[in-house]
Amino acid sequence: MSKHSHDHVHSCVSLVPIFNHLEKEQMDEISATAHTRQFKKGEFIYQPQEESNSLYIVHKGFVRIYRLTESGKEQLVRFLGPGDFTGEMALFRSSLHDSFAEATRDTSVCVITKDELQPLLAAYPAISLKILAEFSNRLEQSERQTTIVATEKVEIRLAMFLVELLEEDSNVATLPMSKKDLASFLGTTPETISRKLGSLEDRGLIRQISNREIAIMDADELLLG
Amino acid sequence: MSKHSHDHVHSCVSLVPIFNHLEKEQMDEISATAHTRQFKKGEFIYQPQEESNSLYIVHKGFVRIYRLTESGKEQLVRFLGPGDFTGEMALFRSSLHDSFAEATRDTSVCVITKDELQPLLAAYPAISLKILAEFSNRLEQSERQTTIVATEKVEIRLAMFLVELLEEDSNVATLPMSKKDLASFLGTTPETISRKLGSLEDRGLIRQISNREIAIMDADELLLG
DNA sequence: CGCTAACTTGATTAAAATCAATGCAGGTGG
DNA sequence: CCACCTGCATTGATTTTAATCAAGTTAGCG
Repeated sequence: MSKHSHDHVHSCVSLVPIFNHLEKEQMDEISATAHTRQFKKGEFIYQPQEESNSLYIVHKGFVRIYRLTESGKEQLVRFLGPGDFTGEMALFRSSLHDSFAEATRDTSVCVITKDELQPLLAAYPAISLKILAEFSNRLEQSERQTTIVATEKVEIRLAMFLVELLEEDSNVATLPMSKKDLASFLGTTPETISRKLGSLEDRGLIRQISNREIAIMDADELLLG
Repeated sequence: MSKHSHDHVHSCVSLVPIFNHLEKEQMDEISATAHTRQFKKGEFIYQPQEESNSLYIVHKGFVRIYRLTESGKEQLVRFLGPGDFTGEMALFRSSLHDSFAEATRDTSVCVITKDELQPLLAAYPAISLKILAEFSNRLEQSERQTTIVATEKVEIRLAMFLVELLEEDSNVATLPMSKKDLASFLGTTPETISRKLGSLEDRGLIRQISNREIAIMDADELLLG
């Protein structure tokens, strides 16, 4: 308790899955190196071409990660909430960012630079193992996302996304982002999202409660197409 | 030289990027734990639902990694040649495979089990860092692949794939897989691949030399669509 | 309260999947 | 070594899917 009162950085680091369950000594060492930065809605944590040398952990707020394709279209790659992190690519090989990280509302972020983290990784193998586990998850998820976009029709992609959003004991999915971003994430257009939701509602599979809330009436039927 | 003659396993491990540039002592320890397995064309290194507890490093031959979607279609996720590896997901969190790993010709593979590797990771942080770097690459590549599939038309996807295949000082791309698999990898059908290649050839941008070889006449124009 | 961006709806066009038929090549066994 | 067989590849016709273009409509925010 007394710790918390004079060290609010600690609370930031401790909510990150990567750093959970480490020994107290290690936690303190990490906390000492991490610092917090605030971003207002619309500000960028990083942009393409900037040098990439920090791990960013979302503490409060939301961050959307997107790229611009050659043809100028934007594609949402990931969407981060509290506890999620980004910038990890850069920690292990020097490179430039190739995407935008934009705060979608006022957001606070824990920052740990490459130079700060590397000694810790060398000293405490347990941290590396944690990060490896997290990477595995991310990689698997990314490959699954690729598969889905490559093989399923928009309606199925949308249905899968909605069902994944469901929380335990609830049939209401709350969209974490705008429908515009959702369209981009699913590799389609806002128009098509709008129409597909309409069609699903007509068939009684969902009900659109509000702009961001959708009740799932029949998850099984939904996933079958 | 004398090493090689009595320890062919060493040559297997040493060709993997992950394990390069480690100190001799560590290399020897890894080599001691790895063992080699042979697979004939069409045999599976692993299949979905099997427990996932080994790292597989391709030594000779080729392996295609693919999944079956709910709707029964197969999607090629990755294609491995010598030095590439798979199974890494499983090393850091227990789980079941969700994809097929099939040898596309007679193939030899180095195997290191989770139980064998974990102590090494704990003992030598440098190995974890290597693996982390490799994961970063893979993750970035996977996210880029998603972006491309989600935002670009088939013709552009195909063009990008071909151009990436080009070696230094050559304008001939050699396909590492069948066109059927290529179609699957790019999220389209063999028919469409066939037509797009025809169209690109008509426009003088490429020339189809043989089934597996394609000369790129104008890479810049190709990528513009 | 008004402005802007997000969203919706409709009409049209474009892209690619599907269906169907045939051609081709590489590997196998006689 | 040749002929066959099987899976791969091509080509054409058609249908399906979703993008694009064009107007509105709504909603949230200053």
